[in-house]
Amino acid sequence: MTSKMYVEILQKIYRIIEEDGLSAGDKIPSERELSERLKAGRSSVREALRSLEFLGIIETRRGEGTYLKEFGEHQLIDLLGMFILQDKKAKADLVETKWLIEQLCLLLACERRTEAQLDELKGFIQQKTIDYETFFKWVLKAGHNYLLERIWRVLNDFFRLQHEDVSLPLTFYEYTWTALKERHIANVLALFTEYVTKRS
Amino acid sequence: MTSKMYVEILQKIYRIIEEDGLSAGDKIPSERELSERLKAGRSSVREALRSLEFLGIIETRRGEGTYLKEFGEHQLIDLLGMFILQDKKAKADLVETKWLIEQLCLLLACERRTEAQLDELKGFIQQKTIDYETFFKWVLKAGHNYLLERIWRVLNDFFRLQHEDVSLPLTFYEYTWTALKERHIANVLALFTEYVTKRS
DNA sequence: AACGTTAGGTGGTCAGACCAGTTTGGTTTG
DNA sequence: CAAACCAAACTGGTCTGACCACCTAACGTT
Repeated sequence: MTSKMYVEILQKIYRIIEEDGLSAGDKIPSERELSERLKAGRSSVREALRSLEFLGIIETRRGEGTYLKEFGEHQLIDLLGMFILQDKKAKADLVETKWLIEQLCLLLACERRTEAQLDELKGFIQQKTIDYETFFKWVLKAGHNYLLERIWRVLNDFFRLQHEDVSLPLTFYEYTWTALKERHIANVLALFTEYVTKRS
Repeated sequence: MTSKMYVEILQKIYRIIEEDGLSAGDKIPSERELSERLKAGRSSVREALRSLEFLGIIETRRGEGTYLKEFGEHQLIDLLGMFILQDKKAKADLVETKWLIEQLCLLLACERRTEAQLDELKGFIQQKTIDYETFFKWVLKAGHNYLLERIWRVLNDFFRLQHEDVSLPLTFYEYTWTALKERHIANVLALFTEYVTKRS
């Protein structure tokens, strides 16, 4: 053995996934079976699986088995967040970055929102069930950029660890809704600056 | 034990690194010692270490020990790419997101660049050693947002897996330099759109 | 048919053993 | 004395076998 076993095992596991035609949600062979098929000790197999689990590529359920996860649920960004945000410098930048990303998402949403989505948002506002997170989840969906959505979620999770919940007056959502309807980007951003950025 | 041992071990290892004041290049305690200090089996410790190695946070050298690595050489990307490259939606999002983040960074750099930094950039341009990555590393530094810098690096690593190197005419850097000097945000973004976004 | 019970499978953890490298310090040798 | 040598004591890498906790499904009883 010159190279690392667990790296080879990773490749072999990948091949098995391909050959068996497994896709997201499917169950992959048990640790003991992989151990046999790959002619490796169970501990080596586990070391490989642990890396995959850590990255969110697989999910292990005690007593049940090991399953492939959707790309969408990759914790890639979360993990990076975990290790990146340990940095004190990074924490200081968290708020700013979150705002910047949020403005980016507002921009996308303003371009891409559909009439149906606007109606949905109006519903939230009229029922007064709207809050900052609900609003931005809508924005992210309307923006149609999944990667950006993931990044925002991480930032938001970390933000909540350090800050109180953001509470904005209903008028912010109403005005912004109008600006989104008119596709008036400048107004959308101005409202964000007025209600969010400046208030801190 | 309700939660996963190796996650706890990861946290404890991180604490040890902090308490012992270890930084990049330093040696961390041996697996057997960690096993004792953390009151866990060696295999559990190894599973945790494997995840860290997979992410490129540590480096293990047989016979020598385990060392802390700089964050940045993550072969994480290569291995992960193997599993992700198929997802076309993610691929599309990646390009867009990278551009968006880059525009964000340009915006920050335009606001915050110092005269000294401008001189440095001019040097790169005059020596013709400038390329897309060099340019954006400068932009990120000038933007003074560490978190955004990290996010961009990750996106860029993924991007390079799937695309050719971006090569832009020298004029782009020259014009952008001027716009940055004048703090003319609109021009900076217009140049980016003209030379980068539209070319694809 | 509905309800327990049980046996087998699965991941989670551990201890101990051995292999394969590196480092270290003491011994031998020139 | 210095250089070369070598063995012991590390280090990570791997395997085995043994438990535990948990889930599922099949089996039986009511």
